[in-house]
Amino acid sequence: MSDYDPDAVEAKWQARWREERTNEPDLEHAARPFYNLMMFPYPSAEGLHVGNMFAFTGADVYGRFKRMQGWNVFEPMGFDAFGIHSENFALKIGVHPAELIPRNIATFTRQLTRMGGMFAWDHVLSTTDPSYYRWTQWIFLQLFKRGLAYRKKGAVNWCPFDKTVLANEQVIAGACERCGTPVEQRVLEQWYFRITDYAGRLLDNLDDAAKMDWSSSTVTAQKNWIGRSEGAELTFDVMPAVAGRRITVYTTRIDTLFGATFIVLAPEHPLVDAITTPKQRAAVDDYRAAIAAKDLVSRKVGEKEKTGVFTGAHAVIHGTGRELPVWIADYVLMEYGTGAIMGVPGHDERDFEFAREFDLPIVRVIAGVGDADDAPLDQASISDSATDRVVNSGPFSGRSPADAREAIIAMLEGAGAATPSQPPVRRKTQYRLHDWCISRQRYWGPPIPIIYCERCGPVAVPEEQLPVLLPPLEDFRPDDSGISPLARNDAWYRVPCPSCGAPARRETDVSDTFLDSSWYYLRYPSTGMNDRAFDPDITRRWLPVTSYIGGNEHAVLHLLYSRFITMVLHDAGFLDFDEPFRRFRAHGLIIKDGAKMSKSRGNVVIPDDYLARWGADTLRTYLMFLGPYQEGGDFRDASISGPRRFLDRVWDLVSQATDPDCRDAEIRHEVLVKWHQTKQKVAGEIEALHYNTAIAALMELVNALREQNCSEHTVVTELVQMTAPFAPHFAEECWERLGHSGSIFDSMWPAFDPALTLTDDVTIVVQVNGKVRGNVVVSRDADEATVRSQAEGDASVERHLAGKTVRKVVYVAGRLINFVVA
RNA sequence: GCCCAAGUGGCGGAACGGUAUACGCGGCGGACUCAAAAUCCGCUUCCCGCAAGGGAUUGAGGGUUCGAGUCCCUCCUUGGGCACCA
Repeated sequence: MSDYDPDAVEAKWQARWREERTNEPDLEHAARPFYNLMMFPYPSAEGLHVGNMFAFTGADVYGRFKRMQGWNVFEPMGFDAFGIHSENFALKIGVHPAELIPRNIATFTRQLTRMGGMFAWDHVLSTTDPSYYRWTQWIFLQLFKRGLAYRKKGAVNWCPFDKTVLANEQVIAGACERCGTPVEQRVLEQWYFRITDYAGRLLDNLDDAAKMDWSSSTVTAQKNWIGRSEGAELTFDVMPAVAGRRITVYTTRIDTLFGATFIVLAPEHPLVDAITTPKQRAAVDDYRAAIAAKDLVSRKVGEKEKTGVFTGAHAVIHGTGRELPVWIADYVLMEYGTGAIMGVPGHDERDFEFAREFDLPIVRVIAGVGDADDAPLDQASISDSATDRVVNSGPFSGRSPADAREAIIAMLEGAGAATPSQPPVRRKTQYRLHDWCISRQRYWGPPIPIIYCERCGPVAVPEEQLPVLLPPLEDFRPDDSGISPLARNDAWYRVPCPSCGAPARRETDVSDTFLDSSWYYLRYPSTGMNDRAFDPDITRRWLPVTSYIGGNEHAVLHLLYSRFITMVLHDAGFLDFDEPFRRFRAHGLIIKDGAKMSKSRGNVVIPDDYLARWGADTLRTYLMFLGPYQEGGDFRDASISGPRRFLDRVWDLVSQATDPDCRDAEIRHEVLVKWHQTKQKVAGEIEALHYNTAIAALMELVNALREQNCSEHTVVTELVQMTAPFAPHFAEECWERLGHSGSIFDSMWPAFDPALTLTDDVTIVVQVNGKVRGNVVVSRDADEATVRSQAEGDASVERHLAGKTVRKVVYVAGRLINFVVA
């Protein structure tokens, strides 16, 4: 009987898996493909920490389990190695990223292998490899061809520390997501992807159960991010009249139209110049100058005190007489809706504050159940329920807000007949989502494959000339100019126009890292393919991804962009599905000392010491045991001894099962039932990603076997099989010691017999008035009368029933009997 | 402010509306040992009690139910996300 030696066992099986290519499915002929994807890492210089390992192990457990259920599991791994993370770190330590990244990838590869992941290394990829980013550039061109990539000059988020443009998604509370520096506003020409064209579809597919089975928290996050609102655009004439100029506002509450007492335009609104009266000109110009000088931080998250200025103009709905003063104020955003609103101070908090600030009238037009029609408002009432009624609104008074919305739209559509070219009202669905800015004025990314020609404008680099290689550049440091470092390399960017041959220049911006990661799952199965991004046959067989597991921090960024890119490629005829991830589950986070494990908090735990001391299998089992996988849990090193003891005990059971002298072939009935119950429970729990309770069930089985002194060969074999997803090397070794050949991962997951999961006797809880007063053991098929008479015989129950009248008896077969007494 | 999670022993955490505290850690006691570690056995929610037994208990307060950690309402706390989106 040898002791369990994790180092020897893990080294042996890792070598064997490599030699026998155990983890490489036959992608071309697989009969039951199962694409088990996990979010690929950014290969940081620090290496893998236990938070990453927790995430990967959980996904790996699931893949190994599915494989033992007979699926051909493809579990690839790769590296998201372009981007600001890598570049900034390279700058910090003074090593070129082209040198640093391969080093980091080597470290990650070693750690991921050491962890015992079932990775198909034949298909490893890095987004920095020209054979990969060639196709990232190709995807850009597909969007460009279809008018979905466009250039726009506009205010963008500029991080003065990282010296680059940030996507809206990378700005958190007005500061750079990465470095926390307050973000400034800059006007630059940028490439955008028209993701807003897909907003409705990105939203609607979320509810399509045939396409998507996702964690509900992730679905909610995406819905909120896309932010659909149903409303109407309403057009006003301007007084004094300016030829052909009208103001269009967007509102979701047109039922409050009669409560509108002013109009507000965003300060940047194009109409402001035209409508401002001479008298107000100076005040308006001053205000606009002041707003333009403000950075985005103070505008977006600064104090929400209302400021603004009157333009001197008035607005009036065509055909009605009421005139509303037109103001400009920075609380109205140019990016959303029409950049103009109708101010309804009685029923909108922001308009209320504005009206208070500038002494504008506040009118109540919605009243709740107990409210008088003209009850004064000391704050905006934003109520919108069927029990509310519209008041002070002429012919619409008395209706519910929802009714009034319909009626007012109908009335205005009628009025629109007076100006058929432009009716004053139009129903409009509005999204919060913005187009995706993909330009980055940085070095470490794929160059955007566009050439600017004086005569032809922006021209696509011909596909056969891809990739546009990122040129070697000694000084890749970004500067304050807003121009990419690539512009320093004349020889690289001066090229002839592909269309007319005239001298032209390359685009010198690179694309966003999120573009790299938006399609990597399409590339994995086709990494060997050089003339296309992905092989159509292999893709048809393996995609959409069967199971995707990753962090919820990517709920709205990576996952939304990936869905968008997939839709575009579908519409372009390259894919026959438009949702990439059939099932998505978010894993939880590892907490250490009460906080999320992260570099910035300095509580990162590196797995190397634990691997050296306990081995990968024990660390894996511990990580999966410390809490529900989808919620995460606390990492405390003291607790790791529990899972190790568990493996040691299984090891001993294997020793006993193979020792002819102490082999006990008898399986007592209690053991038999526990064994089958465990098989049923463990499979169900792993499927639900409840790994902690699956392991607990295995521990219970081990305890039962030890108590009953049972080490029967079949039972121990199946125990080992169920342990395999968590402790793969350990299980392979036990499998071999038990006399089985081949990899345990080519064996079938143990089946259970439902009849044997039931005990002959059941314990019935006896309650009196809902309080537990005792229990009785009866045979499983005992009838109510038998249970009742036995229950009444229980001494404690008898005492509580004495002198009382039984009013009612609730009997739940196999569970409990409750006497309701008075 | 809005949206989403979650509040259970000393700790990590279990519980189809049906015996709350499974499993594990830690602790206490015992066996083995010259001793220690490892291992094995037993106890371990709290309070009263020698015991038998009784009472309390899932963030707080209400409600539904024969029965609520679980469902409903109000509130508090923590974590995460969004934040002037009309």
